[in-house]
Amino acid sequence: MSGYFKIDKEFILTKLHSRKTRRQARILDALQLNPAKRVAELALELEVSAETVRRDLTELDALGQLQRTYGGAIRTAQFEPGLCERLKLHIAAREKIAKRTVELLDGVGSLFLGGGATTFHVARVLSTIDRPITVLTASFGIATELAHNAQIEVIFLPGRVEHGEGMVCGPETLQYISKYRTPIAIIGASSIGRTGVSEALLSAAQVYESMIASAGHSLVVADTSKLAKCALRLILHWNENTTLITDRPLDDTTTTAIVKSGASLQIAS
Amino acid sequence: MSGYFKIDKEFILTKLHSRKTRRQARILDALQLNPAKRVAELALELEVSAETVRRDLTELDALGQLQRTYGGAIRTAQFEPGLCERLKLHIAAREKIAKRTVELLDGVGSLFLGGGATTFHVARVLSTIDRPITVLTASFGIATELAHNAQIEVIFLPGRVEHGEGMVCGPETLQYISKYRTPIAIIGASSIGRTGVSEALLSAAQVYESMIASAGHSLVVADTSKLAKCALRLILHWNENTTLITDRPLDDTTTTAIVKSGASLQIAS
DNA sequence: CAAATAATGTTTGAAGTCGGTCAAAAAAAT
DNA sequence: ATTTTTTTGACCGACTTCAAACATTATTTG
Repeated sequence: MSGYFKIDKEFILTKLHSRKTRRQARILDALQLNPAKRVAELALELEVSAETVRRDLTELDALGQLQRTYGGAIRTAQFEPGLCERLKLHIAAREKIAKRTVELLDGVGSLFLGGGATTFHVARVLSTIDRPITVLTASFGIATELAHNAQIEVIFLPGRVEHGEGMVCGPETLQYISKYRTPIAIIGASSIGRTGVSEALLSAAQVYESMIASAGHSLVVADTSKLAKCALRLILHWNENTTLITDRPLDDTTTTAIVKSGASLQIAS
Repeated sequence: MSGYFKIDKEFILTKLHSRKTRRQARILDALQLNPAKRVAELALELEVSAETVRRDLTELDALGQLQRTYGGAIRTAQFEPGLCERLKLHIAAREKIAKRTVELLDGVGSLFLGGGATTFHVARVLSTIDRPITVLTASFGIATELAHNAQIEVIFLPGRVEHGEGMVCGPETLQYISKYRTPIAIIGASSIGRTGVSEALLSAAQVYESMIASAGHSLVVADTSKLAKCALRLILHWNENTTLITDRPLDDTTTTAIVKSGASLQIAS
């Protein structure tokens, strides 16, 4: 009978108005304005003991709301939280692939660049290029990375922002892509197999598919951990306008299938 | 005579190939992948003493390449470096303005949101809203901030990425904006005066101007530090479809001019 | 090659942080 | 109002970081 009121009261008082919650909110606010805060500093500003601050930081760190450091805390990238973690995997392999990919861009004046961790590494290598080039992308992270280089003209695609992915997608994006033609599209994928390339996230898959359709040639970048997995949607059948750039030789069956389809294969050493 | 060679040699050897320089580059690389690194951690990875790492961090911090923390260093935001600094100014005033602005959005289902520090504060307040709303924006920072809330549909505009501003602009952006109609546009500006609102960056000015043209009513958010300055391009004459939201009463001349034009004025308390 | 200079490592004492425990205070429940 | 629970503050020992001085090694210059 009083269940309703009990829950309500508990929720309102405990979760929204308690000193602790408000203080933790203030800590997060402070971290929005400063990239890093020290425990002592926060204790002074919030007028609580250092121990309390430390406890708050431990909790907020566990919730992923900030990242604890020795002596304080830093804000976690509010930007594509998932990508940050994925970027730490297979670094060596992906950097090799990225370098090889950029080497293949000799003479290319414009290209589509898809999303994902491997293409982000490509963007990082590409951002060191020393000639003018135009890049079309749907990813915030990639656009930001490339914008550091004044020689690169970055065209950002319109669309609905995909929550948590840091990219745009949807019908506007697809329609906009179809208006452009570039010699090259660089695409990363969730999985590669004998048939082609597939992607786990449907909305992203549609974007990549459109990019491939609007480009003369597709460079698929994928480390060998992507092999033999199977993702939701097939976005590309191997064909003569495709090049797969990977870090290690594939198994014979897959290699044969790819070569027979007319696609080319590059192993980044 | 040997001047050329001396400089060249010095540059090549000292600046590019010296142990120190390479090590510092590795530190920055490590910081690209981890938001924070500890001194001890780096010393281990780089196989040098903690003191050397500390000296490197001090130098790189002085160069603004990273930010030193107690026990280590964090990477500086590669994202809109200018905005990060501007966000620290006039915080209290801007937050008041932002809260008042969001209060005015009762019943509004969609809106344009411009760029700049004050509108970024509006985005932060708006991201706590508890009902569905559609926001169209050209700013990476604002899109990212709003994307945290699953109830907000964020539509990102296409365009050329403006280097260093974290936003898109250019003809594609303008054309795209003209295709939409929203009841409200929220705009921040470089300066406000008796005639209207002006903006210092031409490419941004054009975007804001288009947003205003596509919206039924414009909310101009600006703290009083923006008063009496004069910026490059006038983007809005005061009229009956405009509301200025600021933090303190303006001088009589300006107030009279604004009220006489039919625009309304809100002072956030 | 030798001297000069710059970079790096080591040591040491002072200061800061951490985590645990326990007591006090505040808030919630009965 | 009283008990129970949660939150907060204070203290302490162990550990870490820091900065400065000095020794050592690497690099550059003459």
